[in-house]
Amino acid sequence: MARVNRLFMASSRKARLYGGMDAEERRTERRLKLIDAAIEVYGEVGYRSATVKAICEAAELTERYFYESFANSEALLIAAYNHVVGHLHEEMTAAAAAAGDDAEARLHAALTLYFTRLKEHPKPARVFLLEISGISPAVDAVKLDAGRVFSDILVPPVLDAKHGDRGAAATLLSTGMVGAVISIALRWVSKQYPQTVEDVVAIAASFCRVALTDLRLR
Amino acid sequence: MARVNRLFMASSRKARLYGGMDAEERRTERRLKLIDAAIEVYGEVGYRSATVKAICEAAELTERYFYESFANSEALLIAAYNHVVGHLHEEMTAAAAAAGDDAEARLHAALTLYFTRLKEHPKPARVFLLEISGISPAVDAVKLDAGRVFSDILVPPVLDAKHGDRGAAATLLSTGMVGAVISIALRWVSKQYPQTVEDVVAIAASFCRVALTDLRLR
DNA sequence: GTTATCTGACAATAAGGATTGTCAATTCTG
DNA sequence: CAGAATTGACAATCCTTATTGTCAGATAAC
Repeated sequence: MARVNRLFMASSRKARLYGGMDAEERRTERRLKLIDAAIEVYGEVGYRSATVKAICEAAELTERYFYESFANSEALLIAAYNHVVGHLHEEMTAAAAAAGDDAEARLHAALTLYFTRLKEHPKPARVFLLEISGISPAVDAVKLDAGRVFSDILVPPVLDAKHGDRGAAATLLSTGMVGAVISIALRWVSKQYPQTVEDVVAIAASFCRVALTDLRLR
Repeated sequence: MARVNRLFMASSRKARLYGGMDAEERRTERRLKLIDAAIEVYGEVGYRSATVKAICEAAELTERYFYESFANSEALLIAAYNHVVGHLHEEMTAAAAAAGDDAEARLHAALTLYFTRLKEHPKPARVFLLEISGISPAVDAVKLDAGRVFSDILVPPVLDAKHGDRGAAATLLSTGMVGAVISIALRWVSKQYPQTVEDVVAIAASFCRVALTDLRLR
């Protein structure tokens, strides 16, 4: 337990260095290596067949460090998912913001970024499009939340929470929109990108437009 | 091996009867019981935690009969999926046909049937909405095919295969449409049907309309 | 250089479930 | 009824992987 060390340290003294890194830095570095390795391995063989051992080998670490950072495989899946998706969502948000105020332009920008990244990184793509379904309630919850965020980026929630009564219907619209975009993405990826990013974005956008206009009319 | 018996039979002689049933009848009956039990158990605990033993108990059969009808758990999942979805698709097709020639009316009829059944049978719903993702390439293929059928029912393929060049884009439209409908269904089911069937159908229909009109414009 | 800490390799353990095999009881055929 | 086929219960085996534990060697601090 690293905690024991703390007892001997004044509040801000650093732990012993290894490889120039403090104990906590080393730990987070290992954690990151595990997440990267997990994405790699999931991309190769899928989450279900990805063993702890295989991931550790890919990360050039031993099992011990797996359990140092994660309680179990599922925790790593969630961490990997959040890692990839969190970053992607940040970028999408930024892209949307950079596109100005026009809803249509923002939508186009966010989707373009989404599909561009998807094409650039096929393996992470697999993690967050496919591997994440139906593993466990905890994982489903994570996915659900990511979907909500995704939706809010594409079509900022003007009415979502406000119109209590209509809120539920709005949720279904968002859900449908995200489902359409993700399904399109999944197919596009698994067929190895037969269309240009532009073309796919155009198709995805038409589904988003449904949600956009329907939400306004309500 | 039941085959050995055949050697002693003239071409059409029946096998020994048990419980009034011929060997093959008994076998198919057991197969069906296993499929029903599987749907039940998947609905309770999910495919991943559904053990062969539990399914056999639910079917009131022993493991031996599991392996008589299925090579492994995955085979049973596929059979259960096809069983449920095949039936559903038949009904949807019939409903669409009964609704006449108007595309909009047919769409409405098919969707109404879909969501109605979904509400009537929560457990099968779980099997074919959720459990089926990312198990294995074989299972994914089955799902993909079901999606195609589903799409063809909702929006009959006027242009799909014909316009070779545009075919790929049409596929993405269908994919998006089915993805939207299924995502909506999934959410609706998991929130325990907060809206009326009518309302959900209306929302789902608006996504289908995108595909419908876009496919015509191409 | 000595000592405490950290690391890597790997053994040991544990657990869960699939798949196969055995055998006695049951049900049919003649 | 006698004999063969069929069934049900359940044990035995086999595998796979997660998880924990051990230990010798490497690394940094003093």
